[in-house]
Amino acid sequence: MLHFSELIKTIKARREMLQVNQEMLAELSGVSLRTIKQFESGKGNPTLQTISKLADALGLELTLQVKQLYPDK
Amino acid sequence: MLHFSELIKTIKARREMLQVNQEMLAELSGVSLRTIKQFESGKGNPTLQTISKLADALGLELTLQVKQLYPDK
DNA sequence: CCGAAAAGTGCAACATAATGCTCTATTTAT
DNA sequence: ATAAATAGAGCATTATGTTGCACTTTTCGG
Repeated sequence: MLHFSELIKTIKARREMLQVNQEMLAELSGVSLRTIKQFESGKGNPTLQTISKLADALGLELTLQVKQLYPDK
Repeated sequence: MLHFSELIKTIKARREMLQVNQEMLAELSGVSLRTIKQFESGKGNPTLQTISKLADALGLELTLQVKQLYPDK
């Protein structure tokens, strides 16, 4: 329904770039391993808190920006 | 616990800038009025889906960016 | 100041996110 | 090819997000 895949990809890519496995990320972020597995495998609808914890642990920042109306596609 | 206030402020400011009240936003976004009230009054921990719906309706985009380590504060 | 509109709150029902445990599948290194 | 490491899934439980309804509070125009 939504473009969660974008966020998921970003999180996963970032985690892999940092050579952190799901288990480590679970410890670093305080989010359970089960939840991370679910999230990264594209299931579920994480809460803002969960996403924020993951983002923080990975040095990522969640932001809201005004969408460009006519991007030079 | 987290910096939700930032996102909330952004959503609320955007809504007001567009001169849309909570009721209209509820209709536009498909998120219930009750949930919007809760969210904007700083309570709750919305799901990604809820945030996305609100963001979409307000022409905002949720993004994850690599955090600057030493911003020229 | 007063009334109407908009925003916030308490309560309860329902849906579902978060979690742990166990097991399976896939990936990776030797 | 195989073993070890990493990732994904099923199931059940607990916690909590979403919602509607009714009511209170705040904001704003006249």
